[in-house]
Amino acid sequence: MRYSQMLLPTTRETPSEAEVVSHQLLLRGGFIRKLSAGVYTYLPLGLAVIQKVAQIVREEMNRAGAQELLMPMVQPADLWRESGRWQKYGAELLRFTDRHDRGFCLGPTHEEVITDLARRELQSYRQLPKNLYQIQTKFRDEIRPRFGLMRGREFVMKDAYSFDVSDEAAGLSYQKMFDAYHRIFKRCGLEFRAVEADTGTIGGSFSHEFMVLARTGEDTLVVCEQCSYAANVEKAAIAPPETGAAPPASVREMARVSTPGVKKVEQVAGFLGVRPADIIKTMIYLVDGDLVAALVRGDREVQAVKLKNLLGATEVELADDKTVYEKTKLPVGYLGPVNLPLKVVADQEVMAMVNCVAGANEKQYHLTGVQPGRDFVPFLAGDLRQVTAGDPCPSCGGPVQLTEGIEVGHIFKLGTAYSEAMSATFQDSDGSEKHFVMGCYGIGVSRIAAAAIEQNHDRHGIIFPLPVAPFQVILLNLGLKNEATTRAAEQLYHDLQDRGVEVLYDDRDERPGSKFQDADLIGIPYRITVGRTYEKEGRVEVRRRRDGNTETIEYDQAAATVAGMINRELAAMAG
RNA sequence: CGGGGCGUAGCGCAGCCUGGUUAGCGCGCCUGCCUUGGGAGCAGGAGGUCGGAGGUUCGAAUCCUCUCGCCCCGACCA
Repeated sequence: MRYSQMLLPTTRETPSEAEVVSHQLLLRGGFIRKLSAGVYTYLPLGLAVIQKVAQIVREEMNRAGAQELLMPMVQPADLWRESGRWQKYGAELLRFTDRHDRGFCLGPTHEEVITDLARRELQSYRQLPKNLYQIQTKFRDEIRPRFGLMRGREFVMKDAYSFDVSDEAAGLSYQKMFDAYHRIFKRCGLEFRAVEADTGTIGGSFSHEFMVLARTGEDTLVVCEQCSYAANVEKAAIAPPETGAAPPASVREMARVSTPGVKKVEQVAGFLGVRPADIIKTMIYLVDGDLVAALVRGDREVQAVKLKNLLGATEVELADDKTVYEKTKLPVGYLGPVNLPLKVVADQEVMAMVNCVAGANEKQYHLTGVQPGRDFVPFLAGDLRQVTAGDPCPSCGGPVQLTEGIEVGHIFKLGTAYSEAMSATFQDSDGSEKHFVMGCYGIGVSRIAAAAIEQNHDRHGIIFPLPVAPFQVILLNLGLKNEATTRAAEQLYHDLQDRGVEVLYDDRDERPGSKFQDADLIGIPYRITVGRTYEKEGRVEVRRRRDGNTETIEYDQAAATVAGMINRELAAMAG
């Protein structure tokens, strides 16, 4: 491609709307332009990156035995009513009606459509297993789109769905995807971890997220320092505390103490001369419309997703003080589990506490000597709190670390949730009718582009991993006015293309400085310069974007040498 | 949806508080000269319903009301 003919609008200044580096560089480098909040046009260079990622995904999915198809973006409401998600999915599902007043939605995911297809086309166990995937634009009416391609409302996603005869067979399909995902992200040049994850609204029993490690990540991961355990904090389990440690003699009676104006855990601890760990923190959540009290130790935090899962709820959010007061007339700030007229759920750790301090449900008063089990009995006790750095790993007991990640892939074991809801069955070898055992597997293709940049950039711009770079080589002609130099550059441009190298030929009438800056900004892995060195010595310069290493090469050798470097590097990354 | 902020030329911003010429500046863009190894220089030029609507006023980018859009912080997710 000739740069002079390409729509590649780079800018020197960073648009004020961009906060994170990937967003800034994608805008500055002329990869994307915003049309509306969370909705972007992919300019030629941006599209090239998307297509590179998509092709890697496609190759590895095919290698794993999956087949590509393409489903409609517009989906009938009836299908979603069948699965029950028309109600469940919420405002993120963009709904609309056609001229006949029939309900439709823009597909945020395709379990319904694929399950409908499967029940029509798959009748026999002989047709299984099947794994079907597509690479398509999805739409989710995100509450808050942000960070450019990291969280758009419209985005390119690969979604795959597997159908199996049994749970065991589905496990195999899952494992195949697990392995394929490792290959995909490795080939994309990403540093990532697979972590145990919450299943969210998609539902199902078991799932892994694939996380690109980056400071700007929106998810927090728990990673063990000693073993391979890794999980999303939303999910990361905490081993139950050892019980029976408290000697009975030390158990005191409950007492009411005046604590005027003292509300926060820190204040209470200071005022009463106890540790935060001796206090029971009572947090009020709105769980599917009802108020629920969640108890954790004073020095811990409630993990809302864990609470949600423990209660089997669909929606959980922290209730604000106003709501709590209006609904219960209880004194916010002085709440405690003793005689609390709300459903109480306790973290397992709370049940092991002795002689605790808790709110008295009375303004300006707390209780001391509170004994869980004696003075109150929770509706449920379980793992509720968020893991903190240094907590013991649930797998090996070693200390865990917290780190940030960008979710680029998510695989789920769905079981028969959808096939049952939508009556999708096949006939098994013994003649019996069975529901498909399903799995679903997503990859955020456009998000990978953003994640790759978050992980690979410097102050000059992007440093694309070779396999996802929009071009492999940028060829700079710095001697446009010199006929011989230009002839040589043009010839090299063709020679590289003949060898299958993807090359952007900068033939613009620009000063060298601008060309260097643009080349760095858009992150092409290899840069070849034809200019002064060619005129003096008949040599060209080859520079690697990542480390700035530069060598000069005899002009005649240049195309072959660079093509060889690229092929070797690609082969190494493909594993 | 709750909280915070911003809409002035393609991009980055000033002007607004304290209303009053023809609304400025830098970058970019166009023309010419000059220059050519890390975003040069000189000269000339184009480009604005000041997000939109209504109001106050002799007069509104500026004050008031409404509205739309966008960004940031929380709950959702590839």
